[in-house]
Amino acid sequence: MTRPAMIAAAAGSIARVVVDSPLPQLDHLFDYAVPPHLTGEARPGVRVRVPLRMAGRIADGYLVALTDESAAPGRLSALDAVVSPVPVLTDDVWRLARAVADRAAGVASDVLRIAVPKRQVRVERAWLAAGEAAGAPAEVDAPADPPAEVDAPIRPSARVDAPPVVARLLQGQRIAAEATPRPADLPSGPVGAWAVELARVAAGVIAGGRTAIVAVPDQRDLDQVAAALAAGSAAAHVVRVDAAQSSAARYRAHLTALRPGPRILLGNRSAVYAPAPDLGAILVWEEADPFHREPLAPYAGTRDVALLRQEQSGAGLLLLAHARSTTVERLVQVGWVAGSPSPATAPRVVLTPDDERASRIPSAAWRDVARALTNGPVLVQVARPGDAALRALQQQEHAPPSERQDHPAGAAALVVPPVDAGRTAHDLGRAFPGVPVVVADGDHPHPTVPHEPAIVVATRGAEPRTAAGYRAVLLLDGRRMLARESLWVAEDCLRWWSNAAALAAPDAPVHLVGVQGDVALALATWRSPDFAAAQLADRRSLRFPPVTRLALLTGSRPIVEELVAELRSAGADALIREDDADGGPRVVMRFDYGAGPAVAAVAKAAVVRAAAVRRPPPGSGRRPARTLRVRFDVHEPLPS
DNA sequence: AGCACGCCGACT
DNA sequence: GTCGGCGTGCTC
Repeated sequence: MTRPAMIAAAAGSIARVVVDSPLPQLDHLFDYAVPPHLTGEARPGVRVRVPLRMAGRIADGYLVALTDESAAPGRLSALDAVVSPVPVLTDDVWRLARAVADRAAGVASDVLRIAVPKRQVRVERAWLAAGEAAGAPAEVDAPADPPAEVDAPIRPSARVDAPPVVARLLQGQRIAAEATPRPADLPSGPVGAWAVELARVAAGVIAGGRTAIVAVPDQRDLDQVAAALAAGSAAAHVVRVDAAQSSAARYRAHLTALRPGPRILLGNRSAVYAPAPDLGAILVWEEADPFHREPLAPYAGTRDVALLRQEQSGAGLLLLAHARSTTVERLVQVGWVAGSPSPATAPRVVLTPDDERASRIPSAAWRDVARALTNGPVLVQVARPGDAALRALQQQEHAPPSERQDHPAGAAALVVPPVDAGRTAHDLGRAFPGVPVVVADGDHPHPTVPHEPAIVVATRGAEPRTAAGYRAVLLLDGRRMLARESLWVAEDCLRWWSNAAALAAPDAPVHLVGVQGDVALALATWRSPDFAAAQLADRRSLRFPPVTRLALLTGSRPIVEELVAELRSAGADALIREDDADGGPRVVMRFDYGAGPAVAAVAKAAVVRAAAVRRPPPGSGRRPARTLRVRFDVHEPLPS
């Protein structure tokens, strides 16, 4: 007796479910019959529980669609339960998760774990109750505002004030722009002008009746944008979706974002996954910042997710930064993203003259610091003390610099004696007795300092802001920062220096101490796009990222070798082949963007195969070694 | 993961 | 004959 190939059923009585499991062999949709008692609640987007009979268990998942037909062989099992009536997974976020996973040979439910916050039963109950109390119809997919949030009317005049970039974003354009590099003073305190620019664009997007997602790398940046938004007319429309808030607040924000907007969804990297029924634009600040990189599989960072979401949704995309990264420059050169003209104003950068290369602080810098301290604070940027000191020692001990320079990254491993923030502070303090010294680093955070004479010594990324800007800026450990061995050192340094320089008052001197060459010149001329273009030209001749993509393969040797051969047929080549610390193979495959989908598909098939074969070794009771691991777009291709 | 099915060696 | 080892494959 043959079974019917298709099982037809009453309209919409079959549920397609994505199962919440990291197993790659379960990474597809499963069909379930919707039992009569669940037909009311079983709607797309809701959390469900489903039986996996072979696995003998009940699994969690999301109902992503209702259909009439199933291609699944045999009889369908029935949904076990609808966990909650709230459709927390919207169709566009589901499609985004699928695309993000596919791009990196990953599992969609891994992406969903990042995209959808954990359910909070109390929060949900209160939110649903508030929706009913507000007199909204009992529609679960469009409940009314909870009373706590006041939706102020949007001033029509905001449309007139909106910068021209807003109109382009609302047409679905992708734009890379450099932020104005100076401080801006708000009633609540100083922020970067970039934050005000982002806030203005976001306000323009909601004035156009659409929702804006604003993703920034860290809490300090989040606070600045929040302050800039609070100072504007759009304050009542802001919803924070950052992961730093409590689970309850995070879930409440998610529920709020599910309703039609317009609103501004402000958060860190996970904000690019926020549901937005009327998404108008995604705004990303500093896409190259390491905090935009996702540490969880499949490791897709804000920029790449935003690019996928832009493409799927047709929303606008704004990539804003003080300095253009090589990755964004590539997008501009291939014509995918439009580059905006550079800002009219630039910091006044002073380079160290040749005859003073050896001195720790050149005489001109001393003079400027002394002058600046008569009427305001001076910023002194130093490298991260522990990190840099340790690196210098490791390089001395383990690898002769001559060998290190042979690495394809080409970064010369300079060994510079460690100088820590404490000593710098001490020395400067002695040179200017009576002037207070403030040390700002990860352990001693200072978001802002008063605009009074003071020497502010800060590790990169921890620089405080000050009203009206610093009277002078010293970038001290430039050579040490450049000595880091990384494919991205030059642009990282340019970014760190640019961000510090942007804290200076207009016309205040910014001394880049002891650094010569292209990077120094790029800062001095404030032409990061040109520098990025030059870097990109080098990468093109080497066929290195971001001109190509990389995938790292590790695991048992035969399985890795088999995949290497398959990936060669898909258009990839092996850039690095070596053994890792445990003696296992470590292969970095390289491929063009065009080959990406094929490479990812082949890799995913291999991961599924390997997962099915993974077995405990006979006899021994210990767990089996993982047989294949694939990681796409590894940031540092060289082993550490 | 977790569980059923299936295809070869020693057994009441 | 059939009990049960664990290698292989599937989970709607």
